[in-house]
Amino acid sequence: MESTFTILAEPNRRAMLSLLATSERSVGELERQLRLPQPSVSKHLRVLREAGFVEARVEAQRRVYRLRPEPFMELESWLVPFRKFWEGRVGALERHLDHRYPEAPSKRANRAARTKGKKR
Amino acid sequence: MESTFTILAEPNRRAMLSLLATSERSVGELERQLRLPQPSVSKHLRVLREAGFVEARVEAQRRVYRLRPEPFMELESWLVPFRKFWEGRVGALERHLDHRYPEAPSKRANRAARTKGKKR
DNA sequence: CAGGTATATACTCGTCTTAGAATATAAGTC
DNA sequence: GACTTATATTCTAAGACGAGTATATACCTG
Repeated sequence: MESTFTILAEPNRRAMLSLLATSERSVGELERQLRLPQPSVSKHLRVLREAGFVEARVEAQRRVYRLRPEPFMELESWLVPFRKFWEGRVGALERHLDHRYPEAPSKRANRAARTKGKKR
Repeated sequence: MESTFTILAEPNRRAMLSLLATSERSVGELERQLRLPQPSVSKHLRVLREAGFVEARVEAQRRVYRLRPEPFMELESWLVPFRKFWEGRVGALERHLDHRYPEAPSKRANRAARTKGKKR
């Protein structure tokens, strides 16, 4: 049993989930929209299916995949204990993204000196 | 630049974050509470630091680490488009447990898929 | 049943990642 | 300055994972 985060670590899987968030889709639709080889799509879907992220409905030769809510709820639960750290800090995300995506990751905490006199 | 989810895919890193959600901690404290070798702790902290999950305060020879909110907000944002799938689905988990979803009808492909650590 | 479509699986290979051990850097103490 | 504590870095080997290719299975149509 792999963790929710392990599953989501794969970019193509996240892309598939995002597509499925819009509407359910067959394997072939995912294949075309993501421009991935079909075996890759099937393999990623298998991982997602076994982790409970998606389920498939059989329709003739097609398998139509749709999201299932449970892993997302699990993710949401995991996030709860951390929520207090950003509540009341609106705008922090934008600043963060500005720091991360353009240019080099500057060190925004350069106060190496100023060791507090904590004698012991 | 690694994705938020890649960072969180590592169980020890999640454990460290959970500990830090309680309060800030030095490397040595994390080392002892997680029972990990010190180089592992430092390396995971480096990953977390470079991804913006934590920042360190220098205190004598110690580095005291604490959480930063931005990556968590990013995670929260990612989750938003999926939220509609579980909102209004009170009891989705319970219904899921009662009522089995039909699986893909491959009757012979059902043999111990996903056993870890075989082959090779 | 033949042929086509749709999806799944098997296998190999290259890459990425982690643990582990050894070592390096830095700061505090005597 | 020598020693100790605290943390970081380097190197290597092993294992996990995804892409790619080939093939298998399932269903539909004529």
